[in-house]
Amino acid sequence: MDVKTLCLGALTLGDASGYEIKKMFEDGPFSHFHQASFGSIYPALGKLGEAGLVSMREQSQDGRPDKKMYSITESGEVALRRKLGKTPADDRIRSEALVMFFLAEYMQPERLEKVFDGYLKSYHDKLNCMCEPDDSTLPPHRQFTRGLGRAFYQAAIDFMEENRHLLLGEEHSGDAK
Amino acid sequence: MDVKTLCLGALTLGDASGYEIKKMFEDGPFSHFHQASFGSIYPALGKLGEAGLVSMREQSQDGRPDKKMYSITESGEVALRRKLGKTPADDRIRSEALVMFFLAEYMQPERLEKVFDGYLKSYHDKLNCMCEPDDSTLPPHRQFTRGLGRAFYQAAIDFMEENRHLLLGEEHSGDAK
DNA sequence: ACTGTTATATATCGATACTATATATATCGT
DNA sequence: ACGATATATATAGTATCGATATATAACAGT
Repeated sequence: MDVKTLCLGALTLGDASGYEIKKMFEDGPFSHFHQASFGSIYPALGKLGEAGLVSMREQSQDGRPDKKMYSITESGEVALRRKLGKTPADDRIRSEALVMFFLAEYMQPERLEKVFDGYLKSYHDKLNCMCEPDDSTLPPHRQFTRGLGRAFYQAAIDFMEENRHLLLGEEHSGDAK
Repeated sequence: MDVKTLCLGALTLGDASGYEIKKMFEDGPFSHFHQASFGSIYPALGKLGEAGLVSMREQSQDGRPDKKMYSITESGEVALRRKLGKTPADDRIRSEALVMFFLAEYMQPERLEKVFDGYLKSYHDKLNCMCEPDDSTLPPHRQFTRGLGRAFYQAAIDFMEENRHLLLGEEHSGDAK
């Protein structure tokens, strides 16, 4: 799924600037299942504009650079629907931490423990920012994607907390310290 | 983590050709937490050879093209240890299917159901190929990474099976058919 | 026996995406 | 006052991938 399609998808949530679209992928609703960078978002918005799939208006700001607000057009929505009609590619997970755990025998034990604790904390943080706010007012399909994300993070956290001894050895377990 | 480091990591499991390294990322031990393509593996092996981090010997085959077998060198192992000493980047998950679920209102219901069923099946398949063979003979850190992968897939499968109505509506639930 | 598909091998090019950098001003923490 | 971060835009250089190319074996279907 290319970045132009992702931008169209992001704009279905409401008008946004390039910077705001980036935030949707970094910390917002898309952050748990896709990414996009400034290096691809700005060029994509330019091409979408040329193709008439988005429209743009500039908004001046006091003491700050002007903001370019983009909106999806009707032909943009048609193009999005067409893309969503295709078969999705397989999921891709890239986890440097898991590569490190897999190659743990090539790491210093203290270093491995630091990486493990940081990774566990980052998963707690991700879970925490998905547990609020309350999502009972969300449409069902949004509850679905959010719930699936939580299930992922919770399962990983539970497994890591219960099995840290497999990676770090017995003396690092739980509250033996 | 760049592809050269991934190739060094792959070669710690034993000598391999470019094609075999690709298979490790496609169907093998790394497939659940990282990817690499021919387009990056072959150039990476070339550069690793130039830098003395791997060595290579050609193996002729009957009726098939020659095979280039690569081995990690001592300086390759040193370089790998150094890379593993750095802080890993955050995990990146790219899931076109989840983007589609999130944007479900822009999809035809029949199409959404097909995507959902295909995605669920692909997760069952991934889980199945992680449940065999028995891993009790694996070193603990390998049991850890495999177990974490299983926990991920199992949690996703359970959530999807229990909550398909949120995405597809009541009439599509379980065995109401 | 023949044909199409898949597997086993190598490799590279063009397209896409990302990181780093650039510019500009506000806000925040020390 | 100063450094870090946030809010904004944008692009060049770099990395990665998908498509393509070449070659032969093995397999499945007819």
